[in-house]
Amino acid sequence: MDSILENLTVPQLEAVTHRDGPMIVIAGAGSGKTRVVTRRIAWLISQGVWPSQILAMTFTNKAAREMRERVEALVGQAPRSIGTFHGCCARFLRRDIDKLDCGRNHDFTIYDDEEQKTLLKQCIKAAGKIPRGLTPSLLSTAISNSKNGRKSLAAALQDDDYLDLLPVIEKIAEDYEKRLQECNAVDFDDLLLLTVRLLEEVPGMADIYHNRFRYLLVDEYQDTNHLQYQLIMRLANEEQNVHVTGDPDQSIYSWRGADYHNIMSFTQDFPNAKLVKLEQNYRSTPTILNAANSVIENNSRRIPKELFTENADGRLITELLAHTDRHEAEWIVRKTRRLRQNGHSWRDCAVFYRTNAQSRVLEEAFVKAGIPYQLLGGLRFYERKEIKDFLALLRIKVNPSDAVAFERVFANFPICEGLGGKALAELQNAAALAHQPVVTYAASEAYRAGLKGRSQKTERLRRLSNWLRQLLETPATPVATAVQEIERFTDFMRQLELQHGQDNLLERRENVQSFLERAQNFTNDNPEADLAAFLEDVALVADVDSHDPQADGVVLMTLHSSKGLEFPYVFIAGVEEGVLPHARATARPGALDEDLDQLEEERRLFYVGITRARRAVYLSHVALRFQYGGYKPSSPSRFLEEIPPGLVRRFLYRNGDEIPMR
DNA sequence: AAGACGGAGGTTTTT
DNA sequence: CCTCCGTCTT
Repeated sequence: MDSILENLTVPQLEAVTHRDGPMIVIAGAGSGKTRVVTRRIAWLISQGVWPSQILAMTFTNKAAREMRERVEALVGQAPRSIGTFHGCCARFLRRDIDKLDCGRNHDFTIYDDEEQKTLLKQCIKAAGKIPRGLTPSLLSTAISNSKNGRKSLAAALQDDDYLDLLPVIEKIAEDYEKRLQECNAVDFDDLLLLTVRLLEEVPGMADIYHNRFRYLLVDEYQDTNHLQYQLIMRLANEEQNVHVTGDPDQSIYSWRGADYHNIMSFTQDFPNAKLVKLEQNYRSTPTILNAANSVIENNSRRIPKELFTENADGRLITELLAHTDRHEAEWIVRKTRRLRQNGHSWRDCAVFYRTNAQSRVLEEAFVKAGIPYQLLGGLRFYERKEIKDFLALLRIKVNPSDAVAFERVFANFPICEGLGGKALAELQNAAALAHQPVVTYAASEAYRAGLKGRSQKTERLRRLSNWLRQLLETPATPVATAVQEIERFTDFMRQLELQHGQDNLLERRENVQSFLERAQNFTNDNPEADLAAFLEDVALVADVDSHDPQADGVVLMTLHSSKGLEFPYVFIAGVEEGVLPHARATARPGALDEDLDQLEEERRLFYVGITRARRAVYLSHVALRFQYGGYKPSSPSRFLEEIPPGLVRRFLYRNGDEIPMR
């Protein structure tokens, strides 16, 4: 109990010990937000609230894990319902989706973006002649906006260019929903949407959840979209113990539907809400904070907030102009080496950039200098082709209606060589006629009996059918055994070679090996769990956070990924017009309001980057940036002018020397 | 059914 | 400039 309330400032204490009724904590960067949330959960438990009555939702698995671990450390136990929005919703749906009329059952599969696009491509194809420009990604954005905003497709398609295509788009979207249902699958947005519908449409359901969860905590509230907002509103009971935490100045995901107005209007949604502002920063030097404050003040429509610190004064911010991006990278390399010589670790340095494309020059420079680095972002483990192929096997086993996974198997496994689109279509039609899931049908005795003759194609289909039968007959538990067994009988490792040749063979083998280990770890942690649970873990929970704080290396990542982290030394590369702010956020005459919103989001991104730094910030920009195959002139970002000149030392980098500029 | 060619586009991506 | 699609060819 003592430790729960130890070392807290007055506003922090106020937030931690707020018992009943709604509360919003506006927590500035580095103000100890996580500490407050975890202490509050611990405090509630210490006050006699049952852990099972607490539901805490975050955006990332990392945040959820951290929260759980810290609560456990404080009170020896933690609520089971600490998780991501999507993870919590998936759990609710596994339990209750059968009660909702939505065409799925509790064995549903979760489709990621790639699978969603695959399905959409099929819908586009089925729709026949489609005007050019109606791409899967445009459609997925429209469908996602429509679900996230709970509005019609017409309303979701802000882009007038495509409004005349509305009937076609609606038709495709309808087809997409139909196919999802046929596959017994949901997309990421559906996890939230169907949960909200569950609460709205199934009589008595809302009451059950209201009784179950008496305390609701939401992290990063500024990043919630309308659907998440509705979820929170439907989950809140008459006690209104809704506690949200966030920082509107760190809202950087509006392009994904996040609406920071949710946090701005919380006190209107809950007029008796308690408002706590955490403005004392424990992370950065006053120099860094002053710079950050000055920048963010240029945004309109803010909740006024001024971060302050009692930390000692620090170094001035370094601004550097280099000739090209190669020189910029070279300078960053030199700076990190110097810091290392002065007794810091490589991992004390982080380099942020606006776009992933910028990472390449930086990587090359670090490789050339022989300095270790960790690159974050890029392809995630479970998005690798060989892993997705293997996962497809597991998925058709768990959910034989999963047509997308089946098509993946069909297209990628050597056993299906010589069988193409036509054979697949025939199989699918026959399965539909037999009213059976395609995989069940293809693996059935009846199907094999119907295969007459000895033609090459028939032999291939027979072989495939037996192979599928074997897959379905493999015992599904324990998970690790099932996964190993499937790897063995499909000879997956060895087939890798035949499939894609020698390219990166070693890496691909390691990935599969690592996947088998993950399955083993999962089984050790959850001995009772079945394959379906493992697949859900893979789809939602098992993010490999590639940022390993143990490993020593300079950390490279986008500004977006840097949110929530901190480093002693922060470099931001490419602080230029067109890069930061990004060209897409500035250009375009007309539509002024939207442009302003986008520009302000870019500014928040810059703000997030600066406030990651504990001791020093280095901002660099170049005269010529290599882009689209040529050097293009680049000018300093307008954001640089927003930092008071007294806080900055400016240098020109030439021939390996820093030349002071006035 | 698999390889070759041409054109368009080229941010950020918690789940 | 390079990569990703979609289409066309064998």
